[in-house]
Amino acid sequence: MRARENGVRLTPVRRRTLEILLEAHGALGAYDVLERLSAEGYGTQPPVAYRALNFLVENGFAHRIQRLNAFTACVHPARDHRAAFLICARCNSVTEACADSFTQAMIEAASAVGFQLERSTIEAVGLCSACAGKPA
Amino acid sequence: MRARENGVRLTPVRRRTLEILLEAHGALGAYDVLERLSAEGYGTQPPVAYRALNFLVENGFAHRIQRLNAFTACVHPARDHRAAFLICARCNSVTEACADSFTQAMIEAASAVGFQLERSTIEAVGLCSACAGKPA
DNA sequence: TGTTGACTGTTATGATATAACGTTAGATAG
DNA sequence: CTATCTAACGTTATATCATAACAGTCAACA
Repeated sequence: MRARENGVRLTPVRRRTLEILLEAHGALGAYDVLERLSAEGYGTQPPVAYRALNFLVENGFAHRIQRLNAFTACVHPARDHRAAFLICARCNSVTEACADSFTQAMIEAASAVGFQLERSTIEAVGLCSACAGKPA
Repeated sequence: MRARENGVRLTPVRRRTLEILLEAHGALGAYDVLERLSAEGYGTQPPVAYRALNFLVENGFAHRIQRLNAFTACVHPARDHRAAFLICARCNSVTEACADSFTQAMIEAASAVGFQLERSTIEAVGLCSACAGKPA
């Protein structure tokens, strides 16, 4: 496991936090996660949730969705990858897509203006297939 | 002017807010803007800044940078365009680049999973040319 | 078995953002 | 010109998101 390599562990709170994200269909706010954790006997204060979530993000188990101030489990936890998120403007559901093809184009475009790209997040807003079918 | 078309005006606060963004080299937080506005005799409370900033964003004069919880003047206010932001991890400077080429690729990739793309924001983190030269 | 470092939990606070309400002022129909 | 309408403004109050700092726990290991 990736976590172990750095002398770092997937502890109960962290594991449970990941499960909570996986059970949710869509992204969860840190305080939503905290509510569930504290109901199950873990700590009750914000840092408990933020620490677990940050751990998951740093170790590739989850992503942070800036636009929603929320977190979502990663669908490809094993591979190192560039992700793109499709956020439904109506129902806030989040679909993770693989963005390797266009991030390569971005890296080249960035280096044209002298910018060394490290990480990139693509967050796109639109309508998911479910909501696109419904009337406004 | 675009704003006029919708029965809506570029009032003094709004104009001044835009100037403040233009004068800043890089993105400003809403409270930074508010500080300047209130020092100049405009309102002193957060909604004053948020309303002006939201107006500018909705009318294409500025962009919101989610990752920084900040706002920046748009470099192509006239044209309808897709923007990509290159954010320096060291100095937080923001470079706006045109992303029309890869957003087209994104729109196609999204529609492959049934997603109708409306708007998209690309926020990439890396090192700007100035910081890339310096030692860590 | 004493030290170390990762982890957990807490208190307290900071930073970001919006709801709701009353007032002001420019546009326009009568 | 004046009544009315609505965009915009400013305020109070509060909601929401996030982190600093510190004390205690526990497993690993010299």
